[in-house]
Amino acid sequence: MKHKKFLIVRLAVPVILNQLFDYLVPETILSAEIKIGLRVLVPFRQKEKVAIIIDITTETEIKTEKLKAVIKVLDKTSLLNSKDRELLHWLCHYYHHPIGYVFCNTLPSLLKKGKEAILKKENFYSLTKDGLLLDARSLNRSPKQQFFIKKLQQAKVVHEKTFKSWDKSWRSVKTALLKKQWLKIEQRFFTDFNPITPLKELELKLNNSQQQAVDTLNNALGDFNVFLLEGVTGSGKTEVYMQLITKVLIKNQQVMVLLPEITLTPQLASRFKSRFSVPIVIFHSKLSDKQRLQSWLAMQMGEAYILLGTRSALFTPFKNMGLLILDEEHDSSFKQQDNLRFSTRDVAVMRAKLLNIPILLGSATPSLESLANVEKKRYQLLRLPQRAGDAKAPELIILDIRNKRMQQGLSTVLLQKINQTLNNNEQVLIFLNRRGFAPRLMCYGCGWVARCLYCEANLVIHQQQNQLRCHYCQHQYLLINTCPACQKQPLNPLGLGTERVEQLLNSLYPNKTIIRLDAETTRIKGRLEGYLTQINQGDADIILGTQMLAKGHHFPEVTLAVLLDIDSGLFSLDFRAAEKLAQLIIQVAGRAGRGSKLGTVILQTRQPSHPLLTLLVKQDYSKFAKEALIERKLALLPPYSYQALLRVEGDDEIAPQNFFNALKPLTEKYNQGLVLVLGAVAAPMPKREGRYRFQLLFQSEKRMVLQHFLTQLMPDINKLKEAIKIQWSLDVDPIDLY
DNA sequence: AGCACGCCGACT
DNA sequence: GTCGGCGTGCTC
Repeated sequence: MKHKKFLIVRLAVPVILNQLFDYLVPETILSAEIKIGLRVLVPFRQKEKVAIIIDITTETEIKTEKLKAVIKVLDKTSLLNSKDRELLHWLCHYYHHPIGYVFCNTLPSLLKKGKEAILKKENFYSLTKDGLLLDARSLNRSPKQQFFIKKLQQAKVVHEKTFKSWDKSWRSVKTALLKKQWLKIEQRFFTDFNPITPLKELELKLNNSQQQAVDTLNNALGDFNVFLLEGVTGSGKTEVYMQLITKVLIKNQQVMVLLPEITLTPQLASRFKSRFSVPIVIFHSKLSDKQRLQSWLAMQMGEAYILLGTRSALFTPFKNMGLLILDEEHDSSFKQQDNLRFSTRDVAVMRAKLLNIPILLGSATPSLESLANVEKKRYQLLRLPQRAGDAKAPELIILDIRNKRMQQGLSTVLLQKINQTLNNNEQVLIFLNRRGFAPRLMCYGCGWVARCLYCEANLVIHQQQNQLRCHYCQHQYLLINTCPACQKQPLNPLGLGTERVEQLLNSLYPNKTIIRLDAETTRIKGRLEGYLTQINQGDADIILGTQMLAKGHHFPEVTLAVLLDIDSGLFSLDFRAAEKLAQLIIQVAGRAGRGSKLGTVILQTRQPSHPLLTLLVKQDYSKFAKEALIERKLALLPPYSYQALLRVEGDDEIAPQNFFNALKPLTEKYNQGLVLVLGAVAAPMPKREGRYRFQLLFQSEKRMVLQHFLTQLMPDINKLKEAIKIQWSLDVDPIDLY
């Protein structure tokens, strides 16, 4: 008796279960319509879900009566090629994240919801009168299309009149021709297609080290290799990137460029657009769903050649990627801190490895992880030691403020220095990594401190809004003036925030233009860009702000940069605090004196002889990094050991405790003594948004040992009944323990 | 994770 | 007799 074999697809379904689900392919769907990497619509429980075909088979371990049938196939061609899928499989294993979540949640949201994957090429190209393809949104023609149009004109295949009537889109070029004619033309011209130069502007002359970097990478194209480009601020990293991109474009391959911050994309995009004649797309989380889908498809279909994006762009499929560039590789924004907690840098390196292409990591202050990889000869170091042009390196000065007269956190000596700079009509930059007016509100009478009701945190005073705010749960409270505990005393703001410093500066320099850049002043879209333009036009005397000052923006007229309060960074419990502070200091210093004028950087501190500071001032970041790596090695901390952090949250303190008690025998069962288990302990912030937080740290000197341990342990965790009452998440290679 | 099933107490 | 509490277990 012959059994008819049913076609079965194994699907990644977006549910929090680390398994695939088998579905029948009904006879109404042809087997030719089924391909790995397609999206399908399936019934799941009482709902319909969009899932991705991971495997096609005729066998299943599931009882046939339990099998449900695919409702509909959503794609004609696979959205993810085998390399894309391989990367996602690796992600599931390495970060111990459910396969359905990884495959479905890395798609643009419209595709996740089942929308059709249609690239609107009209958005990218339109024909102009002179017959050249120009972009409707200032994106430009691809070399292939430019080449094709030129050939078409030269060969006079089509009548000039017909040609001029093509004024709508690239697609209209195709449709205006008969299909037969089109095929003929395609055969004639695309077989000998040789991309013309993708350059619009003449390239800058490189100095020796820049040229060496370009040459090294150019020779390495077509093979996997990780390069760490350590270039001081202003050393011309971007020019190196652009010349390399040219080399890749000439090979008719695509390039992915990743940046840590959305705000950095527009300026780089405009530089790229004036340099390259190929279509460039941007991808980040502030784009609309439609725009994101279009960028995604443009890369996937090979219609665009350069993708400029943030960490959410990392999973965009490419038709033919030739180079991956990750700028500011040390930046912590490259780490995703929720859901799938991945490191953009590490995944990008894996992607380059799978594609067998080089990856370039750039930074003025490389992470200790990357420097350790250079030490281990996994990464190749390329250095750009000189600043381009005649720019000089700024001078770092430690300003001892012990027992000094202070005015709202600014010492007299510092104010003199600011006066001097302003009198020379030069710009001053003041960095303070704390927004709001003051970080604490205290009663001097009874010692009461304003605290958040839902978090284990002090409330921050926001005077302009007449509010007290929790920076962890964003809860807002009315700013009070009498103590709720003793009712008598006036309340005192303690500590410094940008708002408070701004107030002081306004009173000291009423005739100067002071610009404050922090989350409050740049909340509205376009504000930051507006301020940056104003600053660069010289229409600002003092620039005051938080984090965002340290990240890549250029302030060429600044000659004095000040870091007001660095001491809190010197005594943190986090073993990465020193590294982060050193990077911050050098990054802020990089904002000063980028023009031809010499810059000065002042570090206010009560710890003037702290080894971190003296090392940075007397030597440089490299020397600091070398020392810091020695310390890490002695303490067996990353990058000389590998960590995974199990975070646990509950509505009370008991449920997490019960969970850890149930987990203990499991960790002991799978641990062969090679994994250090630290905790469980309360998280550094033990209560947040009304939830109690705990954590358990796993550490091993061997990555494989830790991975093996986690692979065994993870499937068992959700089987624990104690796990129901808590929420847990695993952070492999955590970068901060909060 | 959701969401249904199911086995007990409170109520029309 | 039924509405609903949430403990238990499954999702192809």
